[in-house]
Amino acid sequence: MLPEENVLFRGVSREECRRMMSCFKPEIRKFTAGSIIADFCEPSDKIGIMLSGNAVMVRYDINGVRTIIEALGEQSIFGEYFTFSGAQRNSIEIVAESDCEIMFMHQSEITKRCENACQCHSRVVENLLMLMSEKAISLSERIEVLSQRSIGDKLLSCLKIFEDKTPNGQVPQIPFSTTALSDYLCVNRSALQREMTKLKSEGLLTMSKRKFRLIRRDEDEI
Amino acid sequence: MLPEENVLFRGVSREECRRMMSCFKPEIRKFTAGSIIADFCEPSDKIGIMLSGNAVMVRYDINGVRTIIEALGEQSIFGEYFTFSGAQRNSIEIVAESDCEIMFMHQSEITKRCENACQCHSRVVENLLMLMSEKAISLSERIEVLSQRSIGDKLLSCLKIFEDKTPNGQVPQIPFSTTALSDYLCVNRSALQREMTKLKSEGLLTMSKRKFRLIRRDEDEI
DNA sequence: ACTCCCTTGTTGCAATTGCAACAGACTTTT
DNA sequence: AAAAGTCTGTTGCAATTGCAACAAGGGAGT
Repeated sequence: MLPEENVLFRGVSREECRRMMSCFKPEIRKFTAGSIIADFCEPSDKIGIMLSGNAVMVRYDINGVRTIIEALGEQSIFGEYFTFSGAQRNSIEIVAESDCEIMFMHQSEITKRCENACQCHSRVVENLLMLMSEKAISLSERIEVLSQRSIGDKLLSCLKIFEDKTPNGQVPQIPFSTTALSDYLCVNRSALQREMTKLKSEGLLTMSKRKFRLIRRDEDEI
Repeated sequence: MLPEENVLFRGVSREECRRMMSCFKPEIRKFTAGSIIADFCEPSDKIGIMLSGNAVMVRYDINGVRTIIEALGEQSIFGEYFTFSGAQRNSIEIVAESDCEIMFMHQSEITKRCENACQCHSRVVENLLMLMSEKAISLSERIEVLSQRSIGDKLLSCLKIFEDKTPNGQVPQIPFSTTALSDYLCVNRSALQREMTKLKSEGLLTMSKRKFRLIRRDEDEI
């Protein structure tokens, strides 16, 4: 994907956009699957925008327990600016799940008054605002899931969110393996497995590989 | 607090700011302690900025279980735009903890091209960007806490965050009662109580009312 | 001082979740 | 085709957490 096609530049002409590149000084880098895209060792106001590929933001605590903080797909945005990394006791990394292409730029370059007087500068800032809005919503969804009190409820609310994001006509699926899902829900894998088989046996869920389907029982409420 | 003194207008002259008010058409409302500031029944792009007072964003699920999603203080920002409210099964509300004064405005009014050509319009957008950055960080902190696997770790990481936010020389404190804290950590109150007494007896924590102190045992690591 | 109401602190017991171990399926590498 | 590695699915047992109930403390209002 060309950097100019990124949502950040939506509404900005191709020509203008090229000109802005000299303002923002973006750095575009490629990563192979499995490599580390970023750690948050040193403070920086760099933001990254996924042009292509998939990645996950993970944390390992001092006991080596992995938590998947966030799944990042195309057009996702990440950066220390949006992510708590205060705890020195555990390390946060962004790891490429597939081959990735990522555009890095400094937030200050976007935010500061532009000497070149780019016409569309403020349009970019507004787009960034929208991206941050979306980021905040996806973080809220994450909280929604994690605030469920039982594994079953965590799973259901998580699947419901993925289902809602699935385009019409497609079968909903999770962007993880079951093992990774347990790191995402912050629960024990085998306990999650147990809940999954229970929900399947109750007829509330079908699942094969990463594809799933939720079966509603709205009559229960009546 | 005067609306013009809000962080949203930082770097904007008093005069300019007054002029912008006609652009943004802010609505300033007061709420008494205990009243509901907002529910998210109908979609809107309204954002609220706390000028004074304290509030909490809460959710009640279908079983009546309360979750405190977020504690809002002065200068906090909230709005459906930043908050997942997709789940129809549970209701999200913002409840005033103390008397509050809140400025509401429509995000579209801020974001749209301004016919009045206010000089400082883009400055306001940048400020909004910064507020959203902070919002994202505070949501990430929330995830950091909720992703801990045990009640003890949830409590410690939560207290550590509150401690880090305490100005030098002040005794750190939580913005809740213990009961509310359990709704914030999404755990059972008596189980939380149990963990608290355990940590106290181990000498890792002192706590009285809402004030607390964490005692570090860095030697443990060696 | 008294009542009402809410919060704190505690406990026994039940339910859920975590842990460890293992077998089988599936992928990738050699 | 064999081997190595990772993921899925299961289970028994241990640890943690939730639940319910109760006693005690504190604040607001009468």
